[in-house]
Amino acid sequence: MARIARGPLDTILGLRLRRANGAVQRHFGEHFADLGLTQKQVSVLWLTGDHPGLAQTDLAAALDMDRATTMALVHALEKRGLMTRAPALSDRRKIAFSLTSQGSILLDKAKAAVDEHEDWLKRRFDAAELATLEELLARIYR
Amino acid sequence: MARIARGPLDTILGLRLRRANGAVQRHFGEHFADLGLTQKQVSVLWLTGDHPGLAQTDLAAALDMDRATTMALVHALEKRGLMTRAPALSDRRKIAFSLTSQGSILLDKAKAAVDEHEDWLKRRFDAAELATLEELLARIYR
DNA sequence: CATTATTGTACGTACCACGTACAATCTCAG
DNA sequence: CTGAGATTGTACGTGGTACGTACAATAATG
Repeated sequence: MARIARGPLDTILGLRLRRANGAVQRHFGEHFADLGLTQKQVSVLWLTGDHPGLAQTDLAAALDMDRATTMALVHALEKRGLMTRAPALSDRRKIAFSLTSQGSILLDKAKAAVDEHEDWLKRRFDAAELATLEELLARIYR
Repeated sequence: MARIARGPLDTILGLRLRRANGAVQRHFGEHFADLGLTQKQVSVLWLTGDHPGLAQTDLAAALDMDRATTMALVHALEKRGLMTRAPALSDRRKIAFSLTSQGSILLDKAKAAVDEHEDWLKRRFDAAELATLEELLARIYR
């Protein structure tokens, strides 16, 4: 197979970002295959564990997602018995999410796996580089 | 709506990467809506323009994609009359891709739009920061 | 009290990424 | 030079993510 130079494409920052993200996603997927969780699903479980009673809109805002996308995630997790929904007392339009005990247990395992995954990712950088990278990335989405 | 703290989630580098990538993707999508091209489609057209005659495997390797994913992209572009395929002379298993004239014209427009998009992205950084960010990102996917 | 905004629901669309199985072709060891 | 294994392209399928739109129930506001 001929080796193709990417050439000018390598100067495209958006593409670098995409490739870096893709590599991390792939590793995450392999690492979490046994838990059966994706990055987004872990994020949802994590936030719900930290803030029991939150609603669709809270999740969507915290994770920069569409409301429809958010609900697709929540529904899948609910179907697996990891999350439950109950009418919110304060506002009868809202539905409060929380974890089931099964969801809490899985989240704990997931957090441990996230630590390993993050170690794999972060071992490329020293402390100063890591702080720099985090700050530069934050400028993009904030 | 209650404002939910992301808390420990903000220390997850993978999530920052994902959010940054998401923000860039969203801007790209809006910016390219009139051309009807996605980031990946532009990448494929660009590489094909630079290396006429390349094959499925070349594209997949250069863009870190699965062969099946690559072909889905190529087929869609072929159906729109932007790319053509012809049997390769050197290896009769291979199929050589190239751009149609219509594809070349669209690619030129896309390159101009990419420049604008990249300006939007890069104006967050000075030259030194940009070089740093590019280098740090490259460590992840290389 | 009437209008407007918010929240959740229920559809649909599109893109991307990967897996598997298969046939044609090439390569290389023997 | 022949047969085994590797490579290439094809044709399916699955799942996750992301967004749009239209609608009903409820809350907030004038």
